[in-house]
Amino acid sequence: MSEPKTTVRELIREKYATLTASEKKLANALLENYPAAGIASITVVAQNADVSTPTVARMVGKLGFKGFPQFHQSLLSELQAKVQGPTQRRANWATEAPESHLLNRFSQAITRNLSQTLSNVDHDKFDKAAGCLADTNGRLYIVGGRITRALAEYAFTHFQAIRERVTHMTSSSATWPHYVLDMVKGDTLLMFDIRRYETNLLRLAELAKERGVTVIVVTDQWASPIASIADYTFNCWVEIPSAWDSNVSTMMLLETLIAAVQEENWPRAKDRYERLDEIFEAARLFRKP
Amino acid sequence: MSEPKTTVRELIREKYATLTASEKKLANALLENYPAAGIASITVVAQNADVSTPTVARMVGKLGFKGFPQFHQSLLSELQAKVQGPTQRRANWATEAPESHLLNRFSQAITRNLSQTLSNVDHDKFDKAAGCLADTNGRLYIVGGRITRALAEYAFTHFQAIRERVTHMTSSSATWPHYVLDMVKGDTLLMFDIRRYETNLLRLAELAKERGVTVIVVTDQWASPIASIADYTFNCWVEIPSAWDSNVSTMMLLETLIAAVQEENWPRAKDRYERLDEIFEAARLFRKP
DNA sequence: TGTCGTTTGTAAAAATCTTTCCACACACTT
DNA sequence: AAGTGTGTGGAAAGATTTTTACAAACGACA
Repeated sequence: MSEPKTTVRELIREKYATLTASEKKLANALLENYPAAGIASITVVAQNADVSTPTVARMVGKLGFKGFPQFHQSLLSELQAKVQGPTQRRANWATEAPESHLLNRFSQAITRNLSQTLSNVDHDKFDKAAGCLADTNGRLYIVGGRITRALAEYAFTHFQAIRERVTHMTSSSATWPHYVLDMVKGDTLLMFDIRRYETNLLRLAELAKERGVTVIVVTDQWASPIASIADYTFNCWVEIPSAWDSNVSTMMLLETLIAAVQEENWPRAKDRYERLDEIFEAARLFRKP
Repeated sequence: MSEPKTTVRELIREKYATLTASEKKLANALLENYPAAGIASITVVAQNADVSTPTVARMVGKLGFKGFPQFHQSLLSELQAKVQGPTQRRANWATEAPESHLLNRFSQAITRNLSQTLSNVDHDKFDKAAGCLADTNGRLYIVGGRITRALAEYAFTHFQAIRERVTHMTSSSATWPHYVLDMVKGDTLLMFDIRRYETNLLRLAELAKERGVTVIVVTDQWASPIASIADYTFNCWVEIPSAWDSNVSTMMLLETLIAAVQEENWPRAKDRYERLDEIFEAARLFRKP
């Protein structure tokens, strides 16, 4: 089909900036459950998005439709086109972009990586590792390599929010001895080491291990040498059509670990979150409005 | 759903014998163009089948529906089920862990987020934004918020590897004026702003915009206020069963952007990668084995 | 050919959905 | 602290859709 073919979805995105607060709410509800959320009477659509009928009518107007029925009809045709369309669009992933577009090639690779990563996690070890990360009797050290420094930082930001006694070992290895000096049995060291494995990190792991520290390493599918001495190893699939490696799956694993720790420490973590929010709020008030 | 799972089509076939002449005419029209012919107002359906409205109403009653709206709804659900059909179900990449295990709950949420994010990227805008990020005539500034600082850093590490003239604006907003001072038209500002949106970032965006800088913002599904002044906005779905937001989809989008820029700048980017590797290799040799 | 039962469509009534109007609420300015 | 403007939802008015009522048309059978 060579039509200009603007879908309602595109229309919403296009005008999104010009929408008001509750219109955005509606837009999100629509996009979230598209197009189902839009195919109903205006009253129902409004209710499901938790806005008033006029808001729906107004937004539909803004999108360029003459009235709700027209909008409704438009969604309906889209739905129908989809059904009759040439061999159902591939999965959910396909955006409206052509098959060969980078977005699609990428999403495919990433999907594969996530799937591989997940099916290679031993959930028993996962739980145990989460237990170590949650244990506040010991100190938690976090360290990453050149590229994974960002992940280490992300981990630090979150772990700091949900538990005490967390240390981010900066990536400058010159400072590491200071930290190692204080490591004792019962502490945990969370390491990120993705290929182009770094010798420094291996040395660090060895030193930590000598002191009875529990070592958890998040690495790639080929496994960093650290894996052979670590207590817990997690392999993340990282290949993408590119010169470098993807860290999406690593990020997912990390977030899941954080969530697990949060759950384990719940009442305390919650308390910390709330206090943290309060402090940020207070800090914000220092600034002039 | 309490439906006995019969499609309207089957229902029609089943009762076909008991239908009167003009009802059969209607039934045929319906089956001929199913389900489209049924999805419209009763008047239109009647007209298309060349029968009267009451005939439609009567037949719908015979099929066991309480009224035309119910019949209409039923067809709609069928249509929708067809669209989402096999797609949704297959996304079950469970590990061996039980359904309810955090790993699985998480993977499901994240899958959803990725899918939503992808289907809401406008690939045209994506390409254009990538173009800006690749343009080395202007300088590229990168900045993140409290949580997204890690992403900004990740972005910086990679962009620095594939192009010149990249600046990471540290998250301490006190230093921002220095950077803003040097911003000129043609520069690009890549911002990350996930909810708990930060006023600082908005101000920064405004200042940058005043200077003619192209602003690209990566935000969440609810859209940071920056979105309304930014040149390019990308919405990432971030909700997970947790007290905080996931950045997996954000990471994916970021990586895809990086890959796009890399592709655009290919020969040069490749060269930089190689030289960078050499330098790292050389640095490694300084250390004793 | 007339009567009866059934089927069918017209048209009016009822129900529902959509739009419009207006007042209130909130934020931002003076 | 009052004023202005925008955004929002309640509720009535307007439009459309659905249902119902009823009478004309048709065909079967006596």
